[in-house]
Amino acid sequence: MNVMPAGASWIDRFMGLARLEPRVRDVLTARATTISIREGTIIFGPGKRPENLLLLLEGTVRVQQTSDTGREVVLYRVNAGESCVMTSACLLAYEDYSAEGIAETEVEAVAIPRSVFDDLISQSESFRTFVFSAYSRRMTDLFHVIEEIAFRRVDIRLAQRILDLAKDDLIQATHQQMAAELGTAREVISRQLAEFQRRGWISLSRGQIKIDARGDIEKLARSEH
Amino acid sequence: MNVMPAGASWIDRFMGLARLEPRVRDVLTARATTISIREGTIIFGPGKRPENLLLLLEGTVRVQQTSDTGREVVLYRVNAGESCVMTSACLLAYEDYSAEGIAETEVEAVAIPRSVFDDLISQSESFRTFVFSAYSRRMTDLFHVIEEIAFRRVDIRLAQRILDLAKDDLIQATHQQMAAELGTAREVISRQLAEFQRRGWISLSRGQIKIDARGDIEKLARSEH
DNA sequence: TGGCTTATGTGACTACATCACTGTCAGCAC
DNA sequence: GTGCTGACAGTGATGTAGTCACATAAGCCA
Repeated sequence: MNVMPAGASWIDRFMGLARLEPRVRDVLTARATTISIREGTIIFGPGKRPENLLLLLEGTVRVQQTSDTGREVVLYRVNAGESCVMTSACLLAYEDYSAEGIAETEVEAVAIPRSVFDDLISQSESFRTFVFSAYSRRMTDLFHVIEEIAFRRVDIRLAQRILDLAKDDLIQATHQQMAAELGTAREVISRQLAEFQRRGWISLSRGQIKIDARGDIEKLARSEH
Repeated sequence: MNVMPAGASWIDRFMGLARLEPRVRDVLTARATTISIREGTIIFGPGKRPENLLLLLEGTVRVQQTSDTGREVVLYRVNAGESCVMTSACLLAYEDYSAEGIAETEVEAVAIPRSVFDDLISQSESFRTFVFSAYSRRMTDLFHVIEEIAFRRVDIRLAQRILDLAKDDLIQATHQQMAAELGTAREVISRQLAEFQRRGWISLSRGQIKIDARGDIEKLARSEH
């Protein structure tokens, strides 16, 4: 999985870096290091500042908000081929965030130290575009989250999330975790899932959800109101 | 209001630019222009890309999201002394946004063209910090919006918003507009406001809300649950 | 003054959140 | 195996918020 063809570089896995100036490309290759992060590691969060900008090669980072009352919402996920803008925000702007980023799986990432990041930003127009695009992308994600939470019914959102999370028609998650995905309460999820099961769309068992009728779930997920 | 003491510059109105290198400061002074924007002007939005990064000197810009079903939520406001990061995002990352920015009042702003912005970003560390801090700030604002919408009761949020919007204990806004502030429905606001009035906290009349008992509203706004 | 538009009020109903439980399952100690 | 324990899931009752379909009312201006 970490074996690459001769001459290739991890840089090619990032669309936004494809047009990087050759000189800058060399700097990046030389001064950035690849790191592994164990599943469950908190990458950033209240009081936990990262030392590097991370570009994900493998795995996913879940970014979530925990309210003071203990309830949670998943804000977005950073996937392989994307950069974790919150780490750059942490690096550059000395504010603290209520949100936290957690390695949802084992993560392989390129770590770019602050000094290198600074050099790249100042020297490379295409690197700047890469970074700002990543910010824009996340802002847009957050706009969507707000719209969904404010205006969309939970059965529709749950159907969408089930489809997103299903690997091979199976989701390993408790009702509590699914509730955190949508920012709602566990009981609400339990009742909705029970209804989906009653309709024959899914099968429930302790800690997992199996999809039986993907088509029907997709139909609900696509429905308007 | 636009008269400045000799030797002073608009730059001094931006905390984040206070430590700007003198050379960069001169570039900015020379190449940026001050513009006026009429109240109600759409500064950016779906299909409306700005040509400049804006730094607000006077007035406020309201950034809001309109869903396809026609409902609205106010995401945040950009005030005097702040930069409108969405304009920089629009400049640099060619994506389009569902959110739009509207001049809520007459606005005075410094307009920085894309080319100048690019030069500043590459040449000045403190300008970079300024820009990235602005992004961070807005991300944090959005996190708060999500938390409030997902977990906070509307009576509490309404009380908070009334206090925020009140100039001189008076708000000029329809119930529909207040509903858009919180991303809820007009009827909900009507009923909540009627209840506040019944308690003697406010007086309602067509298109306006007058605060009669600020202390009581503050008490509700501060309450937990 | 009447007619128009926009703003607000209201009842009935559905959806979602909260509370306070009960029941159930898996792993572990013994 | 039996029984404990903690995490997970089911459920009814009740409160809060959103939706729908209207009825009123308030300002504008011809």
